[in-house]
Amino acid sequence: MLDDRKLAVLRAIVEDYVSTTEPVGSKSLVDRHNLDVSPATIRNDMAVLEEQGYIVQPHTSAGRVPTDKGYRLFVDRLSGVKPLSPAERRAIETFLAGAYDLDDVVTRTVRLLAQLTRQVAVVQYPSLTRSSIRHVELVPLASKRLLLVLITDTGRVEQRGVELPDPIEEDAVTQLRAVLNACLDGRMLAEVASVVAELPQRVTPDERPNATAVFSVILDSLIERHEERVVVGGAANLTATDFSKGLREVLESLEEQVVLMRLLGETGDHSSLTVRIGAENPVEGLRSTSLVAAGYGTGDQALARLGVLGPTRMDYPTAMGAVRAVARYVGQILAGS
Amino acid sequence: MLDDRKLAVLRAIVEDYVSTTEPVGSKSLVDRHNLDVSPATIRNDMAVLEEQGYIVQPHTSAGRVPTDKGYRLFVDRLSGVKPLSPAERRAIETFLAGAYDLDDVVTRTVRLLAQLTRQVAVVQYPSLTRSSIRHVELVPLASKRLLLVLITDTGRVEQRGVELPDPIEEDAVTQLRAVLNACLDGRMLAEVASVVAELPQRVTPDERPNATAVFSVILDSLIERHEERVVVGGAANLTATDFSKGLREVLESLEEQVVLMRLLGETGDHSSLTVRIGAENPVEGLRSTSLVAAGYGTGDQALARLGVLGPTRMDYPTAMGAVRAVARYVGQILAGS
DNA sequence: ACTTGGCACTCGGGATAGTGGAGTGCCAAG
DNA sequence: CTTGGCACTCCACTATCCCGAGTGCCAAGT
Repeated sequence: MLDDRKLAVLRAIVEDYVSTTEPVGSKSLVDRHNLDVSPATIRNDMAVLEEQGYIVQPHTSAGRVPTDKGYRLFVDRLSGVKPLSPAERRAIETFLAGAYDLDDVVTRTVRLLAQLTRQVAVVQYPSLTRSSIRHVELVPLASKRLLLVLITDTGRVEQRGVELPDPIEEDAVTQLRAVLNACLDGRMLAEVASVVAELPQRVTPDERPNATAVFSVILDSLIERHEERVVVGGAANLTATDFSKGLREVLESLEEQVVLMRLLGETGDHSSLTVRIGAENPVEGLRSTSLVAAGYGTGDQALARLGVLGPTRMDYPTAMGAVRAVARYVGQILAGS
Repeated sequence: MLDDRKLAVLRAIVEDYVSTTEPVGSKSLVDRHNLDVSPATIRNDMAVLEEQGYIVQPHTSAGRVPTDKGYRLFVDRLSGVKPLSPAERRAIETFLAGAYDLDDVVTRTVRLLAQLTRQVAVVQYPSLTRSSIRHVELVPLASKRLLLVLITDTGRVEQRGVELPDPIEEDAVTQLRAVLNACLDGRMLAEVASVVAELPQRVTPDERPNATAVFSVILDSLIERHEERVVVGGAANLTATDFSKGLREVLESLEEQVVLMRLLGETGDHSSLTVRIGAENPVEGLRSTSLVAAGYGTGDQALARLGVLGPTRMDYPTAMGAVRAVARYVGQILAGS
């Protein structure tokens, strides 16, 4: 269908367009890349590529521009992942090593990715479900209010207020805390649900209403609110691209947690690199952007995802390299702490 | 210096310019506002206003545009604070009442402000120093690592990792936790510093190195890292204004926590409304924006600040009304929880 | 001393050509 | 299948024009 040279032409078009931002013509193609054929030949190839939908020309008698389909082919078959330079690797390592906190790791990661790729970076907080509970803390705030704090082994702290049906005594709190810690300490969050279901029997009947309230909040924060936070950085990089009118749309999408979750969440399997190009995107307002994402986590289990978002005309090999490298380092950092 | 009518003219210029975004001329002024004088008279007034630096004309033979100084005068003497409509008040109330969490309060507030004013909203987390400690928790993460969690009465949870010089036993942790809670529970964060200074004497000598490490982290999170987080929302609203090239600068500034702290922090006294116009701004990249901010908190003490950021050409009365109202409601919510 | 109408002047910006050049498609020959 | 040649197509850029909104100034009116 597409002979080798046509593929090379497509690759060249993508590369040139990405670096110049201008439609690329047959003439400039032949001298920038050393294809040893004439422009006329290239034109024939381009005509075919256009017919197949890999490229288009914005106006008659202008150069060609890759379509989403073109980028897709480029990513799938024509380009690899460009490894980072040693200097960049070192920079990543030292920058991330300085973090002392889960929050800090995430914050630094997002900055790092944004700077490295000059695009928008998105980083999802490590999912709760994969980690285990290190500690449960109950703090009385008022006679009918508690603060529940869950601490996980990834260093994450989840806090929720609990409204109680009845007033609670100081030692009832202590008792409840003891029960919780006895049953939940060290448990994987995934199994917590079943454990919690049996808990009511462990407390005295008159404490049961209060205890149940606490338990349901625990379940809540693990399941219903299992939707994790996504942090965005480098939004300023959007201005370098002329989204012109779409910019507003994009910025709006980036402020919606739900949208971001959908964006990252629906990327199938973890660990490997996912590239979502233009209209392949599930989110309405981001149809003119591409996402390069990867899962990260301790060990081989992906805890969450991170990636960069940019115009469809982005430098995929470099972005993929950066995302993959950062994902690995973050995984290491998390595992080591 | 400036007669009554000249002030009226300035006010009219500001109002018209804010609503139309176009330089305003003498003719359009007289019929939009019912000044019962002729355009020529207005021109004379405008000449004076321009001479004094309150307005400028972008090009010869164009209308006038207010300068920073003009806006300043407008805010100080020519306009009040426009109260919100009852409908808006209700909306604020119900929207904020749904929050169940400090995080949630802040998140909702930022969205609320952004939507209400159609500008960028900035909300600072309630400062630690003004509140008191509700609970201190120590969780062993590894033999030489602890997680320190401070819970305040505003429901805020502050977490820090602690690296210990020596390995620590489980019961040493328990002991330390007991000491900490005994001494710190209920203390204002402001007084914690002095209390902590005396703490080392309360632990056995061989635990002292570890204890000291913990204490210094506590001090750290209260003082050195007393720089609180600022949350930004509604960045998409910036696209409505044609900052053209400055947009990048502004977006970049908004991503820098340090910058945001400086922006909000240096506004003098709390509780009252602060307006910072254009070049009055301490931050380089925000010289073309204005900030309307107010302190908020429980009772009469301001815990932190919140506000909106927009082009110098913004609707100050409305923005001030929204900021003031939101600040009050947030204060109430925090006090009630 | 201010206000007002008149008037000449300025200048930005939108509309209307004109032009050059990059790029194309096609064709006929190698 | 490749290639050079050639006519054709537009886009982007510049130049020019012109309209109108707005100004400053002046002389007359109150």
